Amino acid sequence: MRLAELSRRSGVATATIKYYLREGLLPPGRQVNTTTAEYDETHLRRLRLVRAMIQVGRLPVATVREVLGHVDDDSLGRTIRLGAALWALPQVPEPDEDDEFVRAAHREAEELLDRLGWSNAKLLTSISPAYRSLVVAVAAFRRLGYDRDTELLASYAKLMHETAKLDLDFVETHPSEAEKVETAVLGAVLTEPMLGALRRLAQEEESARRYGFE
Amino acid sequence: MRLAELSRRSGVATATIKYYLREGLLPPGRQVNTTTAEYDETHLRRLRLVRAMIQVGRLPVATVREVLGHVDDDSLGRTIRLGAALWALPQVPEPDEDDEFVRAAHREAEELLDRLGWSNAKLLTSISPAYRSLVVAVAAFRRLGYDRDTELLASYAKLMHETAKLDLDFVETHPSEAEKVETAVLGAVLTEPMLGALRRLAQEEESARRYGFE
DNA sequence: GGTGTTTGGATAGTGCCGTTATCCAATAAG
DNA sequence: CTTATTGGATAACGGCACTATCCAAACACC
Repeated sequence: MRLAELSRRSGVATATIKYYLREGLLPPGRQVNTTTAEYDETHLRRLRLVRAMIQVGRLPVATVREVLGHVDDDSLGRTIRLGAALWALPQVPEPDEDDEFVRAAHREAEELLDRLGWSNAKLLTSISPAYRSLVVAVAAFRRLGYDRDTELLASYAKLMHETAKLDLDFVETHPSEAEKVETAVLGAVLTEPMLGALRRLAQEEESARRYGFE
Repeated sequence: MRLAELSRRSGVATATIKYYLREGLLPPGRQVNTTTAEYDETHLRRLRLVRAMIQVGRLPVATVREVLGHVDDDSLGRTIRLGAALWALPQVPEPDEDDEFVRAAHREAEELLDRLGWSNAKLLTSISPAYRSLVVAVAAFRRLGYDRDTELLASYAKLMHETAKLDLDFVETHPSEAEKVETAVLGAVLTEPMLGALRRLAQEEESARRYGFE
């Protein structure tokens, strides 16, 4: 399959595919001669993956490149590769450690992990981007005056733990060993907006049940 | 309080505050004379809210303006205002209704709502942006070959229903009637990244429990 | 075997967006 | 009086995701 067909089958403009090739999101096709390259089904699949990450997962192109770089890195073990790929994701602005709300959020987050018994996660607080994101979000809440709901935070955390179990089950039940890392990354990237959509639908449903349509 | 102090107290550059004023994200201060305007605590709070929505919630400026416009609209009842504000949020690209995966995702989503008994949400499928987002996400998954997990989808949905109940409880227990809409919007915008962070922490925890650090 | 089309590669341009910088005359502060 | 700061208007900036334009080489068709 050549560029034009790849474009037609994926619905992505040829100019955009060239851009992705340049940016290293898509591996080059098999070079037949100076002006011809041959693509196959793996290119099509990868292209769909890239598009899903960008359009549905809202990842910047540079992040997609980084994530896929880890996924493709055969020199590392699967677990490490997956960890590296997931840690490339979040992209919350660095918290200002001098800010009083940020420091309070740190204390609150650590307390939360203790209380939940997430001892493994606790070991990662100094380096995990997920932990940093949590601190930034909690600090933003506190800065706006919402400070009487540590209970609520723990409830949310427990629900997310259930979600995480489903995430890992999904990866486990998936057959192909080679695709496991990709599946895990995809799960992390694509289910986020999916969960967001389900949550808002649930809010609409629950709100209608409680208050009617008014 | 004048511009410089507002800037100092919020940590936002004066040029940026001027930009927000121009864009209508921040109401103008009380005009003392041609070259002086006086701001108060409500401006500071609103500014923090705007910053949180943009930096933590990753909302585009135009969306923030739209959302706040609904929040401030006194001509509507609270429920309507909240609904309008929340519907201004999502911003997933329109699904291509001719695409076979999109049509399949529609069927699957409707089936899911039936099965969950979300009869109220079902009434909104043609208009709710949350429903559209769900369809786009499911279609992306199916397009990549993951098609044996309707069970999983239902499990996620149930967890999100629990989350939604917490969301609504939080708004209910909050005192000030005037702030209820704002609280609800804030919850929708800021808890999304917070839940994402908690979920990834939970994944790290659960993964370490199951497989160790390897 | 000539002719019009398509190829990949390189480079430049486009449009949007959040922010920042520059000027300005009027006014406040010391 | 002097100096700094104010709000307002406008322009400039830097990043990002594409998109368009050129090109010569190679194919596809009759």
